[in-house]
Amino acid sequence: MANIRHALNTRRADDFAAWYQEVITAADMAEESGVRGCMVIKPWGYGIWERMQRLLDDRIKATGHDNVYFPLFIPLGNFEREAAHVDGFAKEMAVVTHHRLIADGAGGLKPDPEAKLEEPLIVRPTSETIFGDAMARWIRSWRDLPLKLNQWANVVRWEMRTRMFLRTSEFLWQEGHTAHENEAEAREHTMRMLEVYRAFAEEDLGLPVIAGEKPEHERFPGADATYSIEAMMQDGKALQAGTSHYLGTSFAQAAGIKYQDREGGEQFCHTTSWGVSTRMVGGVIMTHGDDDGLRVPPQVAPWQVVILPMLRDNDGDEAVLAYCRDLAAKLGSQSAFGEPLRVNLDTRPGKAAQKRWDWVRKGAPLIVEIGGRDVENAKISLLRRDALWNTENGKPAFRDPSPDEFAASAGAELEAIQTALFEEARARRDDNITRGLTTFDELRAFYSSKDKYPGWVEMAWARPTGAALDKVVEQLKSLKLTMRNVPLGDEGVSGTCPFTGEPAVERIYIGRAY
RNA sequence: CGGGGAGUAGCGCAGCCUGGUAGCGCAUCUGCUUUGGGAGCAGAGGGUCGCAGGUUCGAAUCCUGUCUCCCCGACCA
Repeated sequence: MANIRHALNTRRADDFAAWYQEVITAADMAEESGVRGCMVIKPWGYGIWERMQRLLDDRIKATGHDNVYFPLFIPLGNFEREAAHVDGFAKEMAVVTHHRLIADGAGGLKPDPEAKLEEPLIVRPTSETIFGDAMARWIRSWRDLPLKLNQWANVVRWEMRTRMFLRTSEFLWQEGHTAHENEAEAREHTMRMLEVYRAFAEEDLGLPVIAGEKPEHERFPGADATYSIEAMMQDGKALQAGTSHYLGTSFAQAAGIKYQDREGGEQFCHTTSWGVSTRMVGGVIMTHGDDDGLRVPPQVAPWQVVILPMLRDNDGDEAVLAYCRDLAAKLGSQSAFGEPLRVNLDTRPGKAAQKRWDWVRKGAPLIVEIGGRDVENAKISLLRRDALWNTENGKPAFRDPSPDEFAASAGAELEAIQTALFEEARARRDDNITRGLTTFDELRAFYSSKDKYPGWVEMAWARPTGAALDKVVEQLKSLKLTMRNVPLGDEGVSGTCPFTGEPAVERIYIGRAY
């Protein structure tokens, strides 16, 4: 194993949190904004988010939803109606109280006391209540059901501790809201959207996830059941990457979402909601990033192939550029994942070697360098970002196919990279799930024996509720552990619950979490 | 929100204790050299030292307040 000179200063193994920060800076994805917990998402980071939006939006449309847009501001009175919901969110709310500024007498501005709002507006932390309000107006009879809506929006939650992409005060997301005739249909839809998220995470983002039900104490405020997809980051911590909620009739009762059934009777709708946010971008970084920066899964890479001409400021440059343009044109008629390849011919001035490392840090899947000798030999110099190094000599692992060979295989190679990233992450995830612990003492011993990257533990438990559950939560908290979820399709569990001593009824994943 | 640390050029940092004209490395720009791989030499540009007060003849430096970021904790669909 030769010494490799990596493109980042911080190694994942040395300081994972610092590494994460450095990737975001080095890949030029986002920066601090000066407002607590809010970030500026820069072109490369936003480009990845745009790809996520497109792919997920297609999946949401394909399951029969229409997009809508609801206001940023929610009247306080509207928000107050669902008690559990209020309990969950009241602590972290941005509130608008004035509508005008006046001079403060010291050269600055202040809210005009004369312009105080009669009823404060809250900035949406999520939109169940305002959707509920509209649904109550829009739904008359069973013929209006199911009503399946989605919106792409920003939301604000006044977080105490923020991290770029993972937990920001303002974030971007989609939130789906649906209304159904009965519990069975609504529950089925909740599960269907969870499956949409699983497929999106695994197929489009290469994030292996476990889909399952959150324990009672981790439910969305106001929900009857909350399901999540949980992804394991490279430091062994869990990231809740998406949630889907069956809301029962609680929001329907609060907002008056009723319909006339087939017999002419009046019924409350059963509603669902589900969301995925820019937190997913953080998940991609912490799953696929390496010591040279980000590695973007080809499905969501703004540019899948970057071509870097090696220019010499001499007469040969035009031939090199023409050769590059020709290659870009060839690639442009190829496709991957059923879409045309996204190819960037980077003709910005500057040394090719410098630009190469920029694109390595950004994580473009395929990087092509072309110099005079490539033109002469009818070759290209190809770097595959997910297999960057020749570990024997410690140098970048260049390959040299012909332009035609490359053009013909690029689509398939991108699809192979997508698979490789997923398989790498899945193998790591599977290696870091420990089974067979049967007591709390064993659990404690396991987590105290590993100070770094202990991963998750899968245990069989009795699904306690209420005070018994609270006690388990406290026990786990003493080890800095949380319950992630109860995987779907769980059957045939035997043994005794390590927490309650009662017969176990299902499996649950336990780990440290973001 | 509690405890700790930090904020000085695009990035990373020194200077602060002991107040006296703003520094270093990388990056950037110019020139020359080099030319199949993260180049060399020379020169140059770039900073209201987070912000606001205060002490002082004089503040990056001392004091007070405040904002933002990082770590730990509490909290967290």
